[in-house]
This record gives sequence, C-alpha cells and structure tokens, in this order.
Amino acid sequence: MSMAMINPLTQKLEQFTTVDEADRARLDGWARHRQKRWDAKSDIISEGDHVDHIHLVLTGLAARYKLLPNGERQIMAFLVPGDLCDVEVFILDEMDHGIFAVSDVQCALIHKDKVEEMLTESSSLTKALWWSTMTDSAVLRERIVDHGRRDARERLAHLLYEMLIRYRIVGLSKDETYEFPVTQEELADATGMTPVHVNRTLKQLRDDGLIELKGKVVSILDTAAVKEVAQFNPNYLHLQRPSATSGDAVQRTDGLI
Amino acid sequence: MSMAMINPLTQKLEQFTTVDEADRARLDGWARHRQKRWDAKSDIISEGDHVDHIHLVLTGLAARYKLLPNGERQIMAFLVPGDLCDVEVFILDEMDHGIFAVSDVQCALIHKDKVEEMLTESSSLTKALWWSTMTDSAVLRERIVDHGRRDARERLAHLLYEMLIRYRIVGLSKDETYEFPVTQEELADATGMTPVHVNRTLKQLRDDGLIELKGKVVSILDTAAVKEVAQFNPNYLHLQRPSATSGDAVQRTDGLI
DNA sequence: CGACGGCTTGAGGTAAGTCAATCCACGTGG
DNA sequence: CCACGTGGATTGACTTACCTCAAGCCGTCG
Repeated sequence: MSMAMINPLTQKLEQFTTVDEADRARLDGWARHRQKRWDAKSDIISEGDHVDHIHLVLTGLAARYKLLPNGERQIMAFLVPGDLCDVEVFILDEMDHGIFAVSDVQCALIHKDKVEEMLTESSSLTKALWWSTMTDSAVLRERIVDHGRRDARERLAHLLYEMLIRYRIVGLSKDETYEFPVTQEELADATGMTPVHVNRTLKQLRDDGLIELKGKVVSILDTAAVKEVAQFNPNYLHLQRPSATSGDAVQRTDGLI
Repeated sequence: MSMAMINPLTQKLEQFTTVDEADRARLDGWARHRQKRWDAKSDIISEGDHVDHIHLVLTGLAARYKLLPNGERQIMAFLVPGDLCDVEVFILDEMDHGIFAVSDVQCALIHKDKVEEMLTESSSLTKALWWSTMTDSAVLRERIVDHGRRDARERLAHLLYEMLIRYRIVGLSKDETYEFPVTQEELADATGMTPVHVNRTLKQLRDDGLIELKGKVVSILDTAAVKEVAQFNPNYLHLQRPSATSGDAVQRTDGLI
C-alpha cells in the first residue's frame, strides 16, 4: 500500500469512533506488513481451511460463499476494501465456508498473534473491531429479510443501494456511482435468483429509470425511488456513533445515507 | 433458577471449552442475579430500544425478527435456552431488530458492566463468548443458504434438524424428540414461506415418514433421510473443540450430531 | 476470424402464493 | 354442561413470480 493511500479499515472504523494516532499506526502497520494478490475467480480461503492469518481486503471485491452438494452456489456476503475476511478463524477451528476473489483482489495478511496483541493493548480498537463484526452480522440479518420477504426487484434494489453506502464509507463511490465488478451470475448467487431473472429484473430497474449500469459501474439515478422499492432502512449499518461515546448528543448528519 | 438446574449457557459453552470452576461460578452468578419473565407473543426487546442489560434465555423460546413497512414479518433466528439475545447492544447504540417471546420465556438480565468486567478478568470466558457469537453468525449464514438455494421441503427439514441439535446441546432433547413451541405462522415467517405452504410441506414430510408432529413436539423419525433432504452439514455449528486448544488430537465423537 | 464468456430475450413449466372455506381443540361465560 | 368464540391447522381451486431450456447477441482476446 502506498503511503498516500488511506487504509480502508481505518476509514471504515472512523464510522464508529475516532481512531487515535497509536491505533492508526497499528492499523497501518497491519496493512503494510504483508500483502498478497489473488486473480479474479480464485479462492482466497476455501471451506475447511485452517487459517492463522486474518485477511483484510485492500482493493477489489471478494465474496463469502458456500457450495451445495448439487453444485449450486450461494454467496452470503460481499467483501469490499476495509472488510476483514475471517475474524472467526481466530477462534473457530476451520472455515465453514469459502471466500473467493470476485475481481482481482489485494489483501493484507495479519497474523492472529498481532490481533491477540491488540486485544490486550488497545481497548478502543478492540471495541471498534467488535463494532465491525456486529455490523457484519447485521448485514447478514438484512440479507435474510431480503431473501425471505422481498421479491426480486426489491432484493436487487436493496443490494445495490447497500453496496453504494458501503463503498461510500471507504471513499470508493462518487456521487451515486460506484464500481461493482460482478457478473449477473454472481448477482444471482448472492440474491438467490437465476441469472436470467437477474437480467430481466435489472432491465426493469433500468427501464424504470431507477439505476444505470455501464459495464461494471452502477449508478443510482433515483435515490428516493430506489430506497422506496427496497424499503431501505439504514439503521442496520449502525453509521451513527453511539451517543454514549460522544460527549454531546449531536448526531452526525454527514449524508452518508 | 433452582440450584439443581444446570445453567444452559454453561452447558452450551462446554461445547467449545472446558469451563473451570471460577468461570462456572461467574456464569451461575449471572443467571441467578436478576430474572424476568415474558408472556408468549410479547416483545422482550423492540427495534430501536437502547438496552443496558444483556438477556440470557433460561427457559422458553424467543425469536429475532424484523417488521417490514408492509407489515410482513421475517424471523431471522430462534433463541433457545443458553442463547444471548443482544450482545450487540453492548457496542451498538440501538437495536436494529426486535426479539419476541414465542412461548413464555424466562430470561436472566446481565448488566453490561458485568460483561465488561468479565472481558478483562477471564480470557477463557471471553473466548468462549466469542465462540458463541461466531457460531451465531454461522447459523445466520446457513439460513441465507436455506433461503437462497433450498426449496420449501429442504428448508423446513434443515431448520427442524438444526433445532434438534441446538436443543440437544443444552440437554432439551430426548432421543430425536424435542419441544418446539412455534405456530405454523411463525415457521412461515422464519422460512420465508406462507403458513399455507408450511402446512402442506409439513404434511408431506409427515406422510413420507421423515418427521412426526404431536402438538408442539417434533420427532425426527428418519434421521438419515432428514439429513439427506436437508443437505445437512453440521460443520457450521462448530461442535468440535478447536484442535489447537485441546492438548491431544482426540476429537470428540459424542454423537451430538 | 473464430471462440468464448457474459448478456439478452422468448416460450413454456412449476413451486409457491393467494383467497377462502372448513375443521378442530380450547377456554369461557351463561 | 352446553353454546359459542377464537386461534390455529387443514384443504381446495386458482394465480403468479420465478425457473428452465434454448437461441441469439455482443464485445474482446488470442
């Protein structure tokens, strides 16, 4: 990572708390220490792996997935820069799912000992990291709502809008536009649909003037309408810093959502 | 909680590690200190609540849920004795979902300060609790697979079998039988189906001799067949203690699964 | 130029939803 | 002790959202 580049994990944690100089230095050390690159479509971690490094996505897009006995695939989460792939392996014995590189991906490898060290040395970072894993769970829960109670159109709109915000958090969106390097097949595996039906639904969203797709670039053309059809409630992303932490009761309204 | 009764949280954590006397005493103190009871169908925690106690289910069944603007409900997880309802509120500002009592529920209320205290005083319990939240996430991921890539029959079979194991962990199953006090409507809200279709699918599972339902009591009649149609792979429950933790390489085969 | 991966579109099929009636176990009050 | 009301389970008839199969298209890369 170049010196100029902002550590996307630091940037993400800023959503939750102010990261002080010591913590920032620690996070930068993690991101710089050891890096590795994966080609698009290759596995970063496979189901059953026993990992002793945590992977932090620096650039590119990755995805958690499971393969069913019949060969079908379900993508359970997308991982954007700033996301940690496998905090669980820190505790659990082996991966119960795999993670693959959707596009070319650059990761920092953080040895679990480094994280363990942090847990005792910085309670602020421990909390921040905890916040990160809790919001990851919240995103999983929202995905369950998507699959259980939203139809194709709502589900896609919800996913595309959520990704906008998650990219925005790490500074990878411009206005209402972001690069989302997925194929329609991957979108299908993430939304529990068929590639064919993803295609038709996207066309419908385009024809209705809600979104635009140019290559891998997504633009939300009509924010209000997209939030409306997605029934989007941003509370699950927990982008307001907890009021107990900030001295005053001022809630930030910096327009991320 | 009577003295004789085994703390279900302790019992659950035993899946992951051996709980020593000090930790056991701490957990029992938590469970005994302050308790509260909820009537069936009442809210234990509502969306938007700011909670400063963690709720530990002691008896009964609870469920995490979200309400959509159009009034539909999605149940994202069932909480059985030994499950913690809201570790997240420890960090996050407010609940992004609600939790309601499916049956009458008895909970222990644990003040967040008690938990914070534990985090600095017992690294073994900290790890065990971490394991617990990680497996909760794993269950959420499995639910996404259910919804995305399994049909009604597979989904119900999967849920019923998973619940058997989760009840078994806390000693609330007898052979292949357990009490699961849900209505078909709640089952529908959990599986993303219609009550009508839940009914038909259950009938089919019964007619095929896979399961039995007597009132609220579920029996898995044909374990092999149920695991087969559910494509059940227990790895996501992480019931093997991590090999790094146990001195020898012996894996337990006590037949929970 | 041809092959290939991914996108698009059409025609027809099916799992699951909707609407609605009936049934059944219960609890409760007259 | 029975009539009645109520919440939940059950079943039938019909509709629909999404799937399947299949063909064509389009850009790119060797």
